[in-house]
Amino acid sequence: MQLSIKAQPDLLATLEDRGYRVTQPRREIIDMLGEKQEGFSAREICTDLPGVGRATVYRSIKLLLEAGVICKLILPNGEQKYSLARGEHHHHTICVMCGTVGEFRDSTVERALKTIGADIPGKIVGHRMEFYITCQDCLDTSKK
Amino acid sequence: MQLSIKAQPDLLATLEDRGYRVTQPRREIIDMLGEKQEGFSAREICTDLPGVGRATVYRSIKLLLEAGVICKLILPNGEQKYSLARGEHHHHTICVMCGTVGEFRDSTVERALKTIGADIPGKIVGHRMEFYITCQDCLDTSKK
DNA sequence: CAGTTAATGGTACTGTGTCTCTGTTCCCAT
DNA sequence: ATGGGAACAGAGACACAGTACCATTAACTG
Repeated sequence: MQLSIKAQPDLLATLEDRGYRVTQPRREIIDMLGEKQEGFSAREICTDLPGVGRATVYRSIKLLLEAGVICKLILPNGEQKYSLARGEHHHHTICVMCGTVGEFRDSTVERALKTIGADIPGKIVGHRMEFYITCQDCLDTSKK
Repeated sequence: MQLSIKAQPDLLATLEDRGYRVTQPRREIIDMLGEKQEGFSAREICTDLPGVGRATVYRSIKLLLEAGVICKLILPNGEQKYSLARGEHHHHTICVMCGTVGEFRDSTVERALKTIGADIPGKIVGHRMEFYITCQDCLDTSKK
């Protein structure tokens, strides 16, 4: 089992900073996230942590979302997943075959978004952009 | 009640072209869509057309989605809505206050998307982009 | 170490979307 | 026209995600 040693202390610290308690279930959930950096769903966590109540999982996810340490992303079928957000703004690529989530930043996008924003009437409060791809691994596999 | 006379015949024709039957419930649903161009949810249609079974509504939506005459869009809270797609590729703006859906096309976006695509490993099969805004109307109202 | 208070987890509930099944409608060939 | 087969409708059961509630537990505070 691969442990990501870095993420958890930060996340826990973020919670503390916001006045939340560091509890056993929250520690477990955050540990879990460290291992599943590439995108996870609420249900997955529930099944992987049978000791933690479903309500708690959802509460924690909402908490982490509000704290901005994870971000929500949406699959073509409407399913919702989450991925760790490392502070800076980024977008996601989602492989439609294996579900792997990647992320990218691109100044071209941001510039384009800014340009578009100028043309849109009203005030932009956010945006969402996701690329659905077939990842290199899946392409390779299907070729064989 | 404002009727949009144009959309329906096209949609019905599209269904026929695809070998589907034009039935009474489908006609009702498509009529409904003509009136609600700016975005509608499955639930809305169910309540507005109590005579039509829920299953039928969902089936029809799926049908129209596959036919490409409507497109799905996702609100910040994960709620799913749909809007008429007039053939060409476009993106949406969604007002987070009143829920009104707008659409836009911008060559800058498309160019940027192409550029980004080149940098992404794997094959791009689709993308999703939505702008969350506060529309001019809502801005005006809240200023008063 | 005890008091308080947030947090937990189990259950029940809600809402959305799907599945199934039976009966109906439509279309086409005869 | 009419009869057969396929597509479709509607109702209800079902599956599932997410939320609300509430009694119990565990984490910080002094």
